[in-house]
Amino acid sequence: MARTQGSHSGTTGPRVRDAALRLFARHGYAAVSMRRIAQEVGVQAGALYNYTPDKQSLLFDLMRGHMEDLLAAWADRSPESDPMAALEAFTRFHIRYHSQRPDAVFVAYMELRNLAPENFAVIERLRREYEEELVAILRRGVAVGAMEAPEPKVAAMAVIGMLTGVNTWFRAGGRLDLDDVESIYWDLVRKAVAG
Amino acid sequence: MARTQGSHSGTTGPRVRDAALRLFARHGYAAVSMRRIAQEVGVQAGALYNYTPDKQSLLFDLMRGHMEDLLAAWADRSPESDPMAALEAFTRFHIRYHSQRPDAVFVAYMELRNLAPENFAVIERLRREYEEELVAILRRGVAVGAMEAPEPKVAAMAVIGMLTGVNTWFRAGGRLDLDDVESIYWDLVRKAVAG
DNA sequence: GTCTATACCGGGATAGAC
DNA sequence: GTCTATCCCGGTATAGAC
Repeated sequence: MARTQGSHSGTTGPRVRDAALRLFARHGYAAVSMRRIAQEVGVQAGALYNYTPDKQSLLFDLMRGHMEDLLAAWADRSPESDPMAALEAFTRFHIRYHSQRPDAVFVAYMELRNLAPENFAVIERLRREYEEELVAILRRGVAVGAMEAPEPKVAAMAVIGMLTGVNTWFRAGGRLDLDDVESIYWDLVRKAVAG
Repeated sequence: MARTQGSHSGTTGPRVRDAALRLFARHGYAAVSMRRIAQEVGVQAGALYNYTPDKQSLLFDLMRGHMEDLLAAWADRSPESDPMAALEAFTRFHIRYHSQRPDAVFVAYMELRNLAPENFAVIERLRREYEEELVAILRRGVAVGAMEAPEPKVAAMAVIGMLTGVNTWFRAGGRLDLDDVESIYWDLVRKAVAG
């Protein structure tokens, strides 16, 4: 039954995506060759084209998949009626979700300029959609008098920038665990938009 | 006196750096060829090697120059004795300085992974030096009871992430000018570390 | 200091056998 | 579905004339 070549149980597609994601995150899309991806997967370069029409599509599919998963994960929650509870949920969700997928996050933020224009537009729309979730929370908080943020859109960008930055320095196994980090950041966020 | 080729007043070196910076920021280091840079400058590719030993050095010199200029600009101020005044100064300085050099900032943050290891170490040290300026301010603020930040290093990373994010969305000529943005962010920072 | 020309290598992508 | 072989292009960097 042993096969030394040919299909190995139909998992090559996901393995291509995994290898591409890891290599793109580490070295950048433009610096990674199809040959290098193939080497990582253990196939010849030509075989990759059974799984993606071209290199650009490989990048785009990874980025779109990440953004759609992110939005789905956020939507898949019991919605909080209290704006302050929603803000805490968003803060902790963002830190935790992003810390669990550092490669996908990195690629999604760094490789925007390597997307073809039509692909860029799609990713941008998804990103905007996510940002608007936070803007809406802040607006509701201001409306009910629980928060003070004269410019909710600016505050949302500030908060997201702050939270996303965790991935640049946090490493598991250090003095602080993820729960600690979540709590420290929630403290900063809560106070920043306090009335 | 007209010359159609040869030296054009000794400014080719800076023009190479300017073109490289702009192109690296727009398309990424790995995606930009020496031929493309030469085209931008208006010389042949071979002529670039009168100004840089290789492409890697071109990137490294741009990044080191940016970090050194940043540190020098921050150092070149009358130091604030009051920690809260220092924090406001840092906030406004960071936003303003970075908003005036979007390309250099972008390259300095995005192309770290394309640096040779020994060059990476140099840039990382400079970046750490800058971050420590803010950490020191927060520690002093906490020490004199003007601020509350249980983890000054984490708070510093959070604040820098927040401030650096301005470059991702701010465009001059919009509803808000840079003074507005500075004030909004200063409000957020001040409250975030308030006692 | 810049040019032209080129060495040398590796890129993305495809064809056709198995 | 993967292989081998290959096409065609463009990459970095250098040599030598002017």
